[in-house]
Amino acid sequence: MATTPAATPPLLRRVNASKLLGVLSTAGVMTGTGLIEATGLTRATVHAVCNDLIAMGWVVELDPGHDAPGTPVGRPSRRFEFNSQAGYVLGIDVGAAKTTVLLADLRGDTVAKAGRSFAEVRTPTEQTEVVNQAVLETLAAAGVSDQEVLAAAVGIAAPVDRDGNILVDDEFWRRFDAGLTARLSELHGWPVLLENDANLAALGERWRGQAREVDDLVVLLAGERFGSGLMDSGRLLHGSRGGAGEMVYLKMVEGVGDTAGIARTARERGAKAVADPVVQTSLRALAGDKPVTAELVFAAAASGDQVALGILDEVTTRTARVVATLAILFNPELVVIGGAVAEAAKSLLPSISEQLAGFTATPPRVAASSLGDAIVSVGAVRRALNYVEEHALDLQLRARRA
Amino acid sequence: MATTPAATPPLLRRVNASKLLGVLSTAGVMTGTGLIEATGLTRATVHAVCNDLIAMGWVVELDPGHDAPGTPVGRPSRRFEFNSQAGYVLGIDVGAAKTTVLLADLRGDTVAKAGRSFAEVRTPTEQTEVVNQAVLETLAAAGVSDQEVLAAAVGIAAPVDRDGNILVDDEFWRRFDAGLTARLSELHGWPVLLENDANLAALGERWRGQAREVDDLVVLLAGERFGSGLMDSGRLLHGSRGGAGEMVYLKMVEGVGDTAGIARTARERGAKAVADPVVQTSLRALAGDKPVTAELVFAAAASGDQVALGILDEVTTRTARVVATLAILFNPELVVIGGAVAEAAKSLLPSISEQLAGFTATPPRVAASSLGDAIVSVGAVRRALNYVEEHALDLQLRARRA
DNA sequence: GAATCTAAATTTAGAATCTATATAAATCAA
DNA sequence: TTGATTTATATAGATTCTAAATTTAGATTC
Repeated sequence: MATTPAATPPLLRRVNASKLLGVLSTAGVMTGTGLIEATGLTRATVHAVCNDLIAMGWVVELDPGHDAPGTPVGRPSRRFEFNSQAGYVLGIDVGAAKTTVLLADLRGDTVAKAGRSFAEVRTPTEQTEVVNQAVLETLAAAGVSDQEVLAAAVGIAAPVDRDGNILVDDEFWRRFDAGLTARLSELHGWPVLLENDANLAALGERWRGQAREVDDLVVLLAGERFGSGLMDSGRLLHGSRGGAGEMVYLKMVEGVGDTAGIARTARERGAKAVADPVVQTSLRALAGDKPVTAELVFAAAASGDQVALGILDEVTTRTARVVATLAILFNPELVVIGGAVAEAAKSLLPSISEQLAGFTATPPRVAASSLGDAIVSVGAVRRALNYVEEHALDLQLRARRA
Repeated sequence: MATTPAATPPLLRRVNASKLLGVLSTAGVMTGTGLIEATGLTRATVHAVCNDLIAMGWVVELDPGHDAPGTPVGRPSRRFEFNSQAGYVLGIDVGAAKTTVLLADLRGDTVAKAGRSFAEVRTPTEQTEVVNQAVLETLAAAGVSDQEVLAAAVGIAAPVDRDGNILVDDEFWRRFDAGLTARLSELHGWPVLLENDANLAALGERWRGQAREVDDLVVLLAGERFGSGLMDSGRLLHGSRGGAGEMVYLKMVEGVGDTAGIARTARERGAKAVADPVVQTSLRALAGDKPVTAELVFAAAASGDQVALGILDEVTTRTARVVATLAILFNPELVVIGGAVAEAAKSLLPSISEQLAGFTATPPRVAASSLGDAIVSVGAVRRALNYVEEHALDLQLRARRA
């Protein structure tokens, strides 16, 4: 009947241990005195908690020594360090055309990376197999066993609710294998979390991107697809069925913004240019036999092609309108634009910012992502680390450094 | 240095007392055994906590008796009840044209109500004075003293951030007195919380309106103004400067949706109708000397006036578009339409719902508010009660029933 | 009316945890 | 070697919980 268990004395230890571990996981080597200051606990408690954490494998004790660089007086301190090799996490980006897998230690530092194209993939089962190959590659490269992996997070281009379920069954989201997470978990034994790719992008940007210290954030993912991750007060928004931030149905972004849309527009304009020999464009040639990709359009624009430039101008104008709408409705402090289109949009950020000022009373800052291709997989690593931090004191470690 | 204080044994009592009080505040009379089941605590702890809460004034003990209606066997139970008269809260709606004040007990039941028009108000100071008159009226009517008031919440039609500050300084939001909360607090001694009116409407709908049990919610306030309150996973969104859900700058709602916009449109159409005697409309007469209000348009539409009906049709079409945009971006389970326009829109809900289905994969339910005029003030009461619940164990009560 | 039954209340003992204080340890400097 | 200094550890006391034993208050039975 009771929703949460009763608060008993061991809860105190849990709370204090969790807090101390949180401090250690972001700081470097710390002494007992340093932990007293950082946590507000007394010396006796700090040492008791540290002893517990060392026994569990979360913390390693270094040789005693002095902390301050000044005159070393008094008994040397015990020195504690978060054991970043106590386990590993996987961040997996399952995109439309390819997958990216990051294996990271508990500090979040990448220890191995792998990617695979989905070009040969025909069925969902094959897709899962390809993802698994990339996973195995990272584990082998770093010499990490399944027992050492504490969690994995997978990002997909579909709405995912708070419980990691895909509730929307729709043609737009049919491209991936709904059994992916169950299959990976079954094969390897580690928990696999599922999350929307744009949401993970938001986590990534806030952790290691442009949005550090930012609590109210919109990340616009403009790459293979056009979507957004929304964060209010540091919390991701999901909506009732995981659809928060999705824009597939938004009229204003119809067909433009993602790379497929750009390529299609380029093919049309290229064909039109064939009929009008006055217009000089490299897209005309491309419209024939070779497939026109968004990358080719970016390249053409970079070398001054007028038609390509016109297409990108249109893309950024539409992007600006979307940013304005999101900025008005969510009032974020910052909007980060990520994905393949981000690179091209970078030079247009000032004009987007300028347009924004006219639309809202408190326009957000606008920035381009610097995480590039890894925007989703880095966020997935962060998601997996969040899970580990939440469950740290319940997890059984198989530590390397003891 | 430490952000939160260390967890010490007294924290356990706080946690358990808070949980038990939460159970009692929503349930009716409860026995010790009932509380054991509801909280998961042991009998000894339940009684210890109850004794504490009785001493503090939050709980009253009734004569012992048997709970179950069956054969009464064994020692009679002690019976506990939340002391809903332990204090009172105020919910204050400061609108553009008037203010509504609710005085409620700790269960949230209204014990007094008052309203005042701002028609005679010229300055912000005068406005505060009028609000204060309404407050005094409720206190006098219920015979409640300032000492018994534990908190008040004020709703205004402007962005308010999480700390209750108005950060946006803009012509749209200049209508009220920025010193209102400080003044009330100074006059009466109770804490005064400030919050955006649409956000309060969302709290109100979730508490006592159409959105009970709904965690992902949008409330569209279409009355004196057009704004929305957004809730994700039961939490209100604010954005970085309190602007989340504001739509003043949204092109798609420009000038229509609020009552002032409706009145203006009506005046224009009325004037046009004067020039075209073929059109039959009561608005023509109204366009002359008397001021045309939205209420008159609603009334005219109700009696079949074609021009008025045309205006309302336009309003609902635009409303539908806004609902669709919010539904796509936030993926709520439910959209509640409240405010003066809500009544008129009620009959058009089915068609709005229908349009929505074409726009989104998982369209939300759409409902009209049943809280009427009180939508914001009821939410303000809920906001104040939330504050009281959060701070219950720190507050010094001046109980009536001891 | 006394004994018995029952469920609840209360008391007691034990465990976990914290703080505060006292004691011990390790290092440098004189 | 002794003293100063800082840190680590041990001990005592307080708070709070659980679990088990005991008491209590009313209903039922003999």
